[in-house]
Amino acid sequence: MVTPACVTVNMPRSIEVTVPEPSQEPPKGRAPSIRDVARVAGVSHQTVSRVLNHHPSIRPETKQRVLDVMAELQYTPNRAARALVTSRSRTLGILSASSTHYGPASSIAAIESAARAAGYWVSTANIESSDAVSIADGLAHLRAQGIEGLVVIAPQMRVFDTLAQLSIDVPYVTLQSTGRDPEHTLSVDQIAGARLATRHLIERGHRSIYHLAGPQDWIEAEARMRGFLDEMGSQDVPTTAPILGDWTADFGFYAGRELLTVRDFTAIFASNDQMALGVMHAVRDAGLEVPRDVSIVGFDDIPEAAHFWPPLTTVRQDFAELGRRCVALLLGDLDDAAPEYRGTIVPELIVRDSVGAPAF
Amino acid sequence: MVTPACVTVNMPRSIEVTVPEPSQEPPKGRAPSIRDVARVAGVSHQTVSRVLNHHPSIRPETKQRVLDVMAELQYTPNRAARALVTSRSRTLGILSASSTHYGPASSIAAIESAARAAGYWVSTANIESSDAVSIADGLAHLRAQGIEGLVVIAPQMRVFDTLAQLSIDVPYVTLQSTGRDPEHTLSVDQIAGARLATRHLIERGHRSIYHLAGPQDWIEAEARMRGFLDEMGSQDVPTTAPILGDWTADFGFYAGRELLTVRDFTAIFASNDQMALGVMHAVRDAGLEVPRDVSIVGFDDIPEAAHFWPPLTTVRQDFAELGRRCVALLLGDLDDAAPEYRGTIVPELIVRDSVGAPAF
DNA sequence: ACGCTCCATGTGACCGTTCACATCGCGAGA
DNA sequence: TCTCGCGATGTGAACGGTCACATGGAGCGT
Repeated sequence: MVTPACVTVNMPRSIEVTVPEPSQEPPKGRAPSIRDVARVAGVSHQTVSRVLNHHPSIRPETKQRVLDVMAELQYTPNRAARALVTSRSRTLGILSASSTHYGPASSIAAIESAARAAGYWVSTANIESSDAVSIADGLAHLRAQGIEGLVVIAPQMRVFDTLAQLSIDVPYVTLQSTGRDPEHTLSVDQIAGARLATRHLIERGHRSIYHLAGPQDWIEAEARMRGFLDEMGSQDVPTTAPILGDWTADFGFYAGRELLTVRDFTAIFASNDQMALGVMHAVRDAGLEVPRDVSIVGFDDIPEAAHFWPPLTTVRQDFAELGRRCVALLLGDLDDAAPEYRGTIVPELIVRDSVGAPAF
Repeated sequence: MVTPACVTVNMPRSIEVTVPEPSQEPPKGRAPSIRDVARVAGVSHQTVSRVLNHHPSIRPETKQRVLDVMAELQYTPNRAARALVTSRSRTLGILSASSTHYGPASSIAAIESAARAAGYWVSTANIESSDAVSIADGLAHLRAQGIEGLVVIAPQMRVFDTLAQLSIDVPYVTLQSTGRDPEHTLSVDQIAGARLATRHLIERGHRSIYHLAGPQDWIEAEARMRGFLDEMGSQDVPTTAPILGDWTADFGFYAGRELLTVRDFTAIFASNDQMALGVMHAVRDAGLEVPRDVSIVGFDDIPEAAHFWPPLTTVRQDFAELGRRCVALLLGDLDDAAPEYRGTIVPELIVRDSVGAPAF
């Protein structure tokens, strides 16, 4: 009989590692330190430190001996001690809103992975709302941690402004900024993506296209809206005012339902896949069909989008790549790295089945 | 003209805080320390430390003076120094697989939030695959951080076993364990949830029900499968072997397509919403309809599920609550806290439109 | 053969906290 | 009045690393 799945807590038997006490000099209750290793290896603590830091001038033989003792004693460097003296925490902070969404979550995972590969730790702080207090709180939390770099995945204007006021004293990256500092800019061209989506609709013959945008405050939302308007303008298609949403499928649904009471459009470009999903739901609820009656394009290409009904035409963003470049930028690897890293991440249009010719 | 949305890096003008130098004794280049505060406030460093730690026997007047100086100097305690001497990092580690999924991401966010409220930091390590090496790597990374508690959101048997071998020396919680340690167990009854879903299908008249399970190794998958089999058995419905999937919508799609070539069933219970989505896609691709021809139930209730076509009947899990209880357990708050915390989190059946009467 | 440089290593101080213990009044019980 | 206890504060030593500097040979040009 299998017991129910559950959460289990295991308490350690004791805080100190119960080393099998292999040879001499058991560490006196505490975890072994650099000096314990030194004593056993018959060298000075400094030599051990040098081994730890890959100092060039250490005899291979000595190095090996120290390494062996380290293994034997199960020595682990004390990060706090190191951080104290070097005043470097080797920790990156992530300030993130909506970390449960696919995009941010993907970027976070990529950031963590890249940071770890570079020997850095990652500490997160989620902000529930984007008011100044939440932001300041989250930031203070990370700051108290002594972070060396900050990634802000809460791409709202307000956050950006608050950040500026708070006079951050560490290098930081915001995923989607207003581009105020072109010198340190690595473009992720949301505008191009939105134009791609819009052009696709126009090319298929649509002339009455609504844009379901993200929240007013969000930089991504603004950029996608901009791309939409730009493309519509350059193709001389009359535009209607975008509808400001909140990224959720729920909103897409209600907005779609509202829109359909008038039905003066043939296509909708939603600023993310969730809202697109909601719209499609509303369309079907109204007894209509996608793409026969209404064409729809999303943004992000979440993994589920390929299985929506119909499979959603959308714009793919490489969130993971974004995360990786973030870290690269923060750690300054870019200064002498391949220049293409500084180039633009170009979103890609993924054509599926949610766009057709206009019904009228 | 709005510039393109982009990633911006801001470099601090200088590492040290450029304090406006309000009164006396500018900190000599470094960030102000406890002794700087002490000097300006005219007390000993120890008194400052006591203020920091809310020691009871400090004269209110003295305390206030110290507090004022702290504010004036923009003093921030040095976490590394504190961690060094107390050998407490006040950091919780999260070892997580599939952190881009809705469930884990929600739990992580809740954990972070609860931890922060308790004055703890959270550090994450994602493991890409669940092989022993990845796990050991991730764990070593967190361990090197000096974490005081560990949450494992990679509920695979293998991870659990590897963990056991690695002889963790900190308290840890695994979200979904095998329940080997009933003493410290807080049930999240996946089995009950799966039974709920299965019973719902049976009550609607279904007798040929397939179960699209998660990966073999996953504890959640196992529990849900167990619940499915238990319920089927207790209702005397003949069972077929569950199909082992990988949680993705893609898998659901292909499995569904495969299954439909025979079509000896009227309902499918998928172990998560993504797979359910994939199955629904396959059903429609075969020219059939949900729930007219095939009924489907999912698991998790991701926010999008309400807008699938048709809206998905599923089992809701309170991921956030799970995260909160995790932290509560880890921090030991539970020992004297309200007992209902130790109770079971009961999943809830959310009935929507993906289940109907069987077609034959 | 002498001094110079460089390699391999050792010595002691220091990073910013907390901890253990000492000190100094002051009010209360004898 | 004396001492005991405790409240409020100070003193110096850890904690476990790294840094700056010192030391003692080996190699080498002159």
